[in-house]
Amino acid sequence: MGSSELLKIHPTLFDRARLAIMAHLSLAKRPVDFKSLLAELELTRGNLSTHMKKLEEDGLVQIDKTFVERKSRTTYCCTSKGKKEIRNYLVAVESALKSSL
Amino acid sequence: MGSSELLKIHPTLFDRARLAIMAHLSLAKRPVDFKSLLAELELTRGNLSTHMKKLEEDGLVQIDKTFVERKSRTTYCCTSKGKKEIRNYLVAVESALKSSL
DNA sequence: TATTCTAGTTTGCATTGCAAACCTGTTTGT
DNA sequence: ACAAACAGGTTTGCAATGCAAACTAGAATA
Repeated sequence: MGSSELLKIHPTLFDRARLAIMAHLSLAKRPVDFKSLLAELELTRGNLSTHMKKLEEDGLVQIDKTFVERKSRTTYCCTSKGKKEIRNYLVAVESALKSSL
Repeated sequence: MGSSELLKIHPTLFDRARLAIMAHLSLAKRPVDFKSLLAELELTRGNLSTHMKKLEEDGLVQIDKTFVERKSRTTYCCTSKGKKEIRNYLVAVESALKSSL
């Protein structure tokens, strides 16, 4: 009980932008590309890029780069670790805050 | 739907320690003192002090300083704004993540 | 009265987040 | 064909944040 669950939350998820990114990716049925993410979240390209890099380094997303019609196309998927950490985030926050209704 | 709710979360709550502090205070029926908070959360005194200062600046907690048996005693309460922001946090996170089970 | 203890606060540095500048290649205009 | 604009990101530089260690002030202890 209490706030000790909060300690188990992955530190990288304690950021509004990254949590929003992960929420998006964990919902998506298919890989999401840079442009779509940019459209949904209110971020600059630079920030989106660095957040994705960090999420990849932590193993929460997978980045794939291909070329489509001669243009580079980068897509992102939530890894199973990412899904696990997002579930854990929700559980931890509910457990810590739910009773304080 | 989606991550736009996350934008409404108070920025100061995007920190593990401060969220834990607020979870604690929003549950408490009476003012909580420095020492108790320190015991429950795993923080140094310095960090607890600065976090409390920031939470006060944002109007999320109220700090009261008195003397009890000649010793200084600082207690903290969650303000109504603080309770509101905590409720909002929970609602926003659930709304953004719940469907991704 | 010197030392230690309690209860915090302030400081200094290392890390983070952001926006702006940059890079690589492609399309458009002339 | 060449220059200018565009697409898709990445890197950089600076300002803000978080942390632990150092500090302060008063109270208890020896």
